[in-house]
Amino acid sequence: MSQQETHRSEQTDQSPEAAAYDVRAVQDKWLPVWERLNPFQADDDSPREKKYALTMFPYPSGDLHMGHAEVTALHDVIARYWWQRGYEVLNPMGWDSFGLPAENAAIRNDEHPATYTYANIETQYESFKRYGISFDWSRRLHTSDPEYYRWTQWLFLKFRERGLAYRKSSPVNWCPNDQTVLANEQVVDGRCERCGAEVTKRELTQWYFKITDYAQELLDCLDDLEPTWPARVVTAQRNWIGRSEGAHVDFAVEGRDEPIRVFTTRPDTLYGATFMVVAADAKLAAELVTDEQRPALEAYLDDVRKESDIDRLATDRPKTGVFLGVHATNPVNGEQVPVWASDYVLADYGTGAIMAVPAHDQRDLDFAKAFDLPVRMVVDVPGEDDPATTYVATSGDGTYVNSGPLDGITDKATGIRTIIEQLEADGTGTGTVNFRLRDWLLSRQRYWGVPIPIVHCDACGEVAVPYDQLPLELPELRGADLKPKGVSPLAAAEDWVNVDCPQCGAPAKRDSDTMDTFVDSSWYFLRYCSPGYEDGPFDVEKAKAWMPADIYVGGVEHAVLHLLYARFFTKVLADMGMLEVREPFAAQLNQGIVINQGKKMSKSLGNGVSLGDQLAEFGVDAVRVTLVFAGPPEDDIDWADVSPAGALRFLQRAWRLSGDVTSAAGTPAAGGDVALRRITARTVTDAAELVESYRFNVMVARVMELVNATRKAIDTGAGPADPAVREAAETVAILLSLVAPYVAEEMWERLGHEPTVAKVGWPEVDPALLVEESVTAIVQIQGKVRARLEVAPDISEADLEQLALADAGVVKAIDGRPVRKVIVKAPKLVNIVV
RNA sequence: GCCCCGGUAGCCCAACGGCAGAGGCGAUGGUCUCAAACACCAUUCAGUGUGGGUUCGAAUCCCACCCGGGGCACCA
Repeated sequence: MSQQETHRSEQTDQSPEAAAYDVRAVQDKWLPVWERLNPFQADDDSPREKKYALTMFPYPSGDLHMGHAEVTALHDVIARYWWQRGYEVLNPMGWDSFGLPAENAAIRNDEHPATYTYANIETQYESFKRYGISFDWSRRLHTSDPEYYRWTQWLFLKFRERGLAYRKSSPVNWCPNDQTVLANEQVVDGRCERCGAEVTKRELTQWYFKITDYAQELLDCLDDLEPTWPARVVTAQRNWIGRSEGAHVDFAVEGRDEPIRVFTTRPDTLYGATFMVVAADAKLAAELVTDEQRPALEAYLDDVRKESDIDRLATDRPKTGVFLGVHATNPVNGEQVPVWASDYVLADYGTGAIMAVPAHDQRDLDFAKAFDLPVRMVVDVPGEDDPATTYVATSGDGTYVNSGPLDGITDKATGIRTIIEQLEADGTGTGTVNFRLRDWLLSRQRYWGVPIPIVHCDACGEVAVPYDQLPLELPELRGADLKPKGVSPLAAAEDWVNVDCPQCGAPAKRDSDTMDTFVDSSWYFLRYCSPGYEDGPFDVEKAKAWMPADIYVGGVEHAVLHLLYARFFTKVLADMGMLEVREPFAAQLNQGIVINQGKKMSKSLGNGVSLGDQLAEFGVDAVRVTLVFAGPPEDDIDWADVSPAGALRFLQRAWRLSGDVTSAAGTPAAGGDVALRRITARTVTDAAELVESYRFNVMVARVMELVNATRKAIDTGAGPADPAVREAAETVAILLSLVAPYVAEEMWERLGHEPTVAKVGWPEVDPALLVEESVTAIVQIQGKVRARLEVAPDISEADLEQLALADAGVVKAIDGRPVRKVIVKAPKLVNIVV
């Protein structure tokens, strides 16, 4: 902040002229009043229609920042609009309060993670209140409270009973820095989503949610969400789920009972399969390899393991691999094809093995070229040369050749259908669908999370902690005890981890992992419906009344994380009979981020903008107006492009109106200046439409217009006593209550009313005021404007055409040329073609 | 490589296929002031990334390309 600006605002505050708007005094004045009135507490039993406004709950790291300010300011426009429109609005807030930052802070400061967590929650809570968001604080929750995570554990056990939570040994993503495993969704470009460290693989036995059981439904329902969800989220989820249709095909191996099963999307090219490739790191490779070739495979695996995931992601690396020494039988033509192992085939997608058709898959062709394997074209694509000579694989439609019964078929769909029928008849394959989505790995080797309520008993195996013993609370650990060691810190808490088996009473051990914090956030929006409920995670009747959330405002970074998991939980709970809806969020709005000088704010760049400083200098309302007015909600806001000082000026202009009105409160507006009344009516009507289509920036612009028009009416028009001026000023206060609650409340009081303006209701509009007395019709010749006519709004097309053709300027512009065509769109336009 | 989203005055952004400008920022001039700040008034500026097409008429619809942002990517 420049010295000058700081100086200026101080002067404004201390100005002896009482006419100046004192930002701080107004905030201090209304906050306790609102606290007392508590206008935003949602009533479950209200007869009014219900709306559920949801925004992504924050993680309690430090105080609120610009990002929180933006998302909640945008969100609050909708919530407050709904209240004004007469809905009963549920607008809750809570904290996603388990997680690594608190744990890392605890290690640093030798304290308990709860200390950091709950201190920050209090700070953020106070900041939110001052920021004037219309949250219903009576529903506040924290996912780290035992009363909350008791139900997270309950849900885990219920999911397990349904076969949707299970343990398996598998290669998993491991973050060497945070010393914990990660879900697929938390690995971004081979790096840990949280800390950026390169992710490695480990073979571990871990807990998974069987989200893949819902892959098809998660995909199908996206069609219904498409109209009301951001396109990028829908696309991201579709890509992530990654459905492909194809076939499983079995290749028999001599001397082995089990055939090698492959997944392919192109079973129609089966006659061109000249070799097979198994993922080098899959168990299958080790099983298949001959003793002779085993040293070669192991040497290759050593090389592969040296490569990080980052290296593996490079698409242009040369193909490598090793022959396993065995052959398999192509089921359609009986050919013996060699089986290779390579790292370009992924162990955990499909079956971990592929049939290689080098002529029609570029990756297979590159491999064939590297190892001098045969290439056989089976689809003759018109206009493309034989891949065996060009080394460019073809994948389009063409005529099948060298393909037995397929020969002569000319389209892919028929080819695929025909070959699948044959495979199914022979018992060597089946049509199938494959998904890219993997099961959700939920175990974490860290302390500050929900303990997994399972006891491992030598005799009984996995035993669930009985429901009546929930919550299974965390042991008290702090400081150095929490240091990551590669196993959960809970494992070292001897008193906690050693228990008697709940089933047989023998000594046993608790599961020492905690749950991914995304489990906590997969159902918090349900808990808000009945936050104190003690007989289950939520009251089924209350959830029925409020769900689904009508709007969910939050960041797009959760496109395939939280938003996918929450959808999965909702579907499972629906199947459990606890929810009527199968989708949690009816509509969604993703806000952009606040940047500065073209770059993300960061400590290293030194371009951070402190929310606290901005609020201190310009006040809550001006900051909120700045964020809402900056542009469309989805766009990023560059703080260097916006002007909180300008927003404050606007608010002061608006506020001044309320002091200028001289008519008494309650004066009927009828009979007031019609021109101003029309502007007011039009603004109210448009504002509703603009809010409903999330064009909040335009809505603010329209309020600015109304303020300008009212100013003009007071100074040079109808005058301060005109009832239309009062109507306009009151409308400004109501519209501003969506964005600038303090100024709006202050205006409302100065206009002679009781608080709170936030719930006075949306202004009624006399439809007669929306009908224009006359409109300007434009007359174009060859699409160029040549004349303007003032006409009645209900003028007929014939009359308008006649009027236009008779206009002196038009006659002159036509200049005697013959009129070939006249397009009339009454009452606004006439286009004459000559 | 494939798929989304966007490109409009000096800047941020508006504009049912119909007058390119709603609003703001900035700049300039004026009123007020001893002067300045604040406030108020006024003025200022683009033909919509490029090239085609559809249309009576295109910022808007279609095609290609360029630029910026994002998603997916050795997924068989």
